[in-house]
Amino acid sequence: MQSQNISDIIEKYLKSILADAEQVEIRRSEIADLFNVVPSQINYVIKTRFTIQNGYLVESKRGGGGYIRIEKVNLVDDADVLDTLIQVIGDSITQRDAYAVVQSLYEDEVLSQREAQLILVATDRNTLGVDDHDLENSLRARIIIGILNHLRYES
Amino acid sequence: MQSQNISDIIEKYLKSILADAEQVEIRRSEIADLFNVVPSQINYVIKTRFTIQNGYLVESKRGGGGYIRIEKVNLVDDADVLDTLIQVIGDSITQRDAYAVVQSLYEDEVLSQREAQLILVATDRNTLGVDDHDLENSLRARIIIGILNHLRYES
DNA sequence: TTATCTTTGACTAATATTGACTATTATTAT
DNA sequence: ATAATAATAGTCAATATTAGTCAAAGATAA
Repeated sequence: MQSQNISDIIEKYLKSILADAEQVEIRRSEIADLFNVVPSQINYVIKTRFTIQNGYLVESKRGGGGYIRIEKVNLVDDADVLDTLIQVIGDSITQRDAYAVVQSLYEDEVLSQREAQLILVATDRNTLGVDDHDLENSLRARIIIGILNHLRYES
Repeated sequence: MQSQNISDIIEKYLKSILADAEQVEIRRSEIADLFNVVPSQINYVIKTRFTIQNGYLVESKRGGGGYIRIEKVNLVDDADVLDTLIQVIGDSITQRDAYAVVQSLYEDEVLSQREAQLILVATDRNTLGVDDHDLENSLRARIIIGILNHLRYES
């Protein structure tokens, strides 16, 4: 019922490969051809759906034999990744990125589904209800980081 | 014969779909065209007739392939208790009172200990980190009410 | 009459798609 | 070795495609 846009479809395609493999390595133009889009759309998909907030690391190389490699990482196992995440969030995070972070924590079984939902509600734009977007994003960052630090102590 | 304004008709149309399906996903402009109204009237119908109080959840996405999804949810048994709490909290609550509310929900087994902790972290003065106490208290109220509203139904 | 509900549309916001231009790396020719 | 060329990927801004907000105007009910 969902996934009407091509970016979502490409996202699903890549994630279906990652469901069975540690990482996926693509040639940008091949995927672009496969889905009949311009090559830069692959960058768009990666930039919006395979960020560190989503729990993915991306490496690439240009030139002959170039590639884009996407790797799924675990946020909890790797303390460095958690630190990186907190650093990336900094003092501001959008609702979209927050969703990605919470989703990742759920996938890594750090949070139950109910806990994840509660955090998303707590950081939802409409819940916070502030006009100023900068304030909204900074509040969201504080809440998410507060919770991440709490989770760290807990374990 | 009841008044059959176009908003009522659109409402019935959507609810007739929801009678057979868990959720309905629409393209705003399509429904608007179907009933010959401006697109924003769909927002009006949703805002007035598909609220969480009535047991509906609404999600949407803009841009290419955008949609509005309406889902019917089951209200939990103690929804009325939560409603009362929501009334009492109003638009402002101190950290101390929030603690009491969360504590009592934990004692009533509405929340697990871990969930309770997460909520307290999210609404902690230091987490929110705003100077203005009125703003702090109103943010805390919004967060807790958002969560209480979420707890009113099962997902 | 007056208060509330409905309808409308101009303006805003979010997300997706595209393509021109740039940057990097590998390969080939000199 | 070095320079030229080919083969990649990256960036960014313009445009397209959705949905959201808000307030004014109109309709209806109390």
